[in-house]
Amino acid sequence: MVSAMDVVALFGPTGVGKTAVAVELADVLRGRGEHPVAISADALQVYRGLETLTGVAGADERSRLEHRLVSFVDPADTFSAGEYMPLAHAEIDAALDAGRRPIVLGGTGLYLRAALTELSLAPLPPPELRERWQREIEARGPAALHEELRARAPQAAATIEPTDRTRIVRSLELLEMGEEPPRTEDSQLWTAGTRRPARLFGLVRDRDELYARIDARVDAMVAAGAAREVERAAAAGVSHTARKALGFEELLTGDIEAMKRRTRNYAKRQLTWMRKLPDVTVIDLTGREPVDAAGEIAGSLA
RNA sequence: GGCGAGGUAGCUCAGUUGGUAGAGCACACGACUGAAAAUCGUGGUGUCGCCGGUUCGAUUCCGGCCCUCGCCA
Repeated sequence: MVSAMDVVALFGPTGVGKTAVAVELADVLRGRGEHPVAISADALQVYRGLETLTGVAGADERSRLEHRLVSFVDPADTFSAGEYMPLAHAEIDAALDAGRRPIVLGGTGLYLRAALTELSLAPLPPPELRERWQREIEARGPAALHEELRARAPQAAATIEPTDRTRIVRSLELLEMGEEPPRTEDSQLWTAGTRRPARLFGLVRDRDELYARIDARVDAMVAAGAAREVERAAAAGVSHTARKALGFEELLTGDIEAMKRRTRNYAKRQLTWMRKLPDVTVIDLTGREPVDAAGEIAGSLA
């Protein structure tokens, strides 16, 4: 009984209403005598000072459900899945040890898997090494470096497109560090098994409704001063990983339409990721109140 | 009203010396192992403004008409 508590994971595209459902779910669970805690699986909500831009839960939402792994990294610093994974594991374990229900909550597919499983992530390169390969690919083009990769590690090159600069650079720097390029065979990225017993829920909505919500959400972010956040962060210095936040560049140039478009594009990729997740229970929020969905989730937890 | 430019994919445009057409973006689907809100792959878009003429064949040439933009009146 004490050891039988499952981790709950809530995944879904931006704007679908994850936070609202999680907060309602927390109320339901508390009514049963549980003590839920949200553990964010979001690559950009980790940054401090970009809360409006990245859509971190507001103060009243956080008073109803504590959120961990949110707003704790200086935007001038880089952050990545490798740093996230042990933190997420520690948060989940600590919650379970304290008899609390962990709700892994977020839309970053890779981070969700990192939280739930044990990914064998290769080490990070020294910054100079990556910079060197980046200059190299800039100068010689991705096709040439893909050729070089093929010569050194044919099986790795075979799984990487000759146009995929990010993965080409990553593989070459790993080779140079004496590491194997990422393998996919024994991958835990898509395994059904998780590190701790978990129940995974995927939140969806009709596409038109989702896109309309995203547009409205971006407008609300702008109205709430997201541009000021971005300008302040830009002035103070932003790492290349923090700079990737949707709308960061767009708000610096005032291109709201581009920010909406890029956010919609991202939501679609999240949906692709969700479809591939094993053992996901899909909850359709179209035209529904968050409370109903929360009730459905809580009901299925037993 | 006159002159000029233009009407081709949802948008911005390219093109066809006459054999019914193509890029980017959007959109849909997919991949994804320390950048993942990143990076990348695949795909269909279509009365080529309308009517007529020439032609075996017209989106392409010719005529007329309609519409848009600019300049002039």
